[in-house]
Amino acid sequence: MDNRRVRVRFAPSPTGPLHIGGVRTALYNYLFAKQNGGDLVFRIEDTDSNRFVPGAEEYILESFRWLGVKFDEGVSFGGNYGPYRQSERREIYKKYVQQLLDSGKAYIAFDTPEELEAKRAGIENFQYDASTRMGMRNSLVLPADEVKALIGGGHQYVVRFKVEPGEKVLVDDIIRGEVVIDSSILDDKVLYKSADELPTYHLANIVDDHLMEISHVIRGEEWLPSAPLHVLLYRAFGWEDTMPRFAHLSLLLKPEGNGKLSKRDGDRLGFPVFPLEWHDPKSGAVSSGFRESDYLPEAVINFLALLGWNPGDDVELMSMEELVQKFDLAKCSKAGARFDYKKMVWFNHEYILRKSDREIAEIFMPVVKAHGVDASPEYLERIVSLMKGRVNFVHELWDACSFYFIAPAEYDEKTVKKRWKEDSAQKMGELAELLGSLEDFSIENQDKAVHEWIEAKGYGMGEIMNAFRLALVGEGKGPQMFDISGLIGKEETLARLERAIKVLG
RNA sequence: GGCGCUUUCGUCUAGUGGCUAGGACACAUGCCUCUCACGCAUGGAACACGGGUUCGAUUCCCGUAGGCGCUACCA
Repeated sequence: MDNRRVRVRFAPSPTGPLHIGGVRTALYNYLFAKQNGGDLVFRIEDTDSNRFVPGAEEYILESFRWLGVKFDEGVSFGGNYGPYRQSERREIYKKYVQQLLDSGKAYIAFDTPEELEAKRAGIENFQYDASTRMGMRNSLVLPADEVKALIGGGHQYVVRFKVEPGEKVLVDDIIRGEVVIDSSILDDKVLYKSADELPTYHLANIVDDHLMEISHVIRGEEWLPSAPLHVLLYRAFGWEDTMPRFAHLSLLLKPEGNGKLSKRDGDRLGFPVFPLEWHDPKSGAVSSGFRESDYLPEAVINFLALLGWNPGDDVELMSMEELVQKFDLAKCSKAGARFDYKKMVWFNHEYILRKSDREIAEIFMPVVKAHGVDASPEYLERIVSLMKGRVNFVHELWDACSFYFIAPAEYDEKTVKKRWKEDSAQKMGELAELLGSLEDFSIENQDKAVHEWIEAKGYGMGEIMNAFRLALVGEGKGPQMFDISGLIGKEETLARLERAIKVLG
């Protein structure tokens, strides 16, 4: 059974935007599938008609397209195990529920939600299980003809799983080892709901994973408590020998304080928790996304991969291909990981560095255009090569280098005080004259000419360059001076010098 | 409350029955330098606590405490 093809699935509920924890779960599934030459299935678990949110499914798909996580089959991808949307599999579930009913592994219960609520309110720690089921209204206590009559009369009912107490259930988890729990603490879970005539997660999940020949279930830790129930279900169906292997991933926690990562943390601390921007169709509220916040997908993937997993060496920057090669479920950490968004920013910086100037220039171009500047791709590329190492996000490039496009409208007061001396105007006048006389305005030639001039005159390197910088940039920042003057050109350089002399005197 | 999972620098983590407990982010300092960054170098910083087992435990076992999760006709 261990020789069968690796098939894993990512199966979200279309209840809203995809949480970043879900993205990581999908990523781990993807890495595992690719490493083993297997398949990644995209299944939609829409068995809760109340929580269905239009647009969520498309959003999830678009998120993975952006991130580069590719599915092999499933909703919108096709495949031989469909349909892949659970709401389209009603008939299949009905059949299997009946099978459980027929074999006595499940039973019909007529207790209404109100009755159950009253029980829970009245009895401390009430649980629908072996100790209480005989006192409830179900097919185990009611005579067969009465059950038939109730159903015939249109009474609503659910199907519950009959958990036999006193049994040690073993869950063999790749990450956590063997987890043993006593079936006595499990309740008779509802497998089939009356409200929308759909199965619950537990039933649909087991039936689908079996029918879709899923070999490994890699999912969040929140499912660990119900894993024993799932094992029991596989057993009840007689599918235990092809039961998937489980791996329960630790959760993503708040960067500070207690609890798991939520949208509020992102809002408060200033980082997104969703891959793409999300517009809630009901409230109209907008949640920010990594894509719109200018994160590079490679950086998000790399960062996420390392949150809760580590290859065991000191290498941190890895491409998707390298991740596929190195990934190891057994090396996933058991404890929850705080979402260290500052490190994610660092990853983004590293990926900006690693991308070619051209790629970054292409991303930067729309930002430049938005500022009303028309620059050639070549010009942008040269600026990017000079400036990209200084920023964490591409959009920050504008603030860092707007002087390449626009002459300073004003001069930073503090810098003026520090760098513009009594004789600066006179010296800048001399510099302008010198630069104006140059036929060859190349960076190298400017450098040579100006250095010779400074030396001949006995001027200080700092006083000249800093005043020059103030004139061209408007403040005390930026790359080497001739990397600025050389790029903006002779005419613009002279004009800016002239204006500084006039304004600053 | 019950049940389960979990615990190494502030954070993500590596690691071992005997090590100066390693790396990265963040932070600090220094170097570089025409400025600001980048970069480079250096530094501070951790085995939750209490019992065992052992010649020796951060490592193995048992407790305690903290953290997280589940406890729906939600997934």
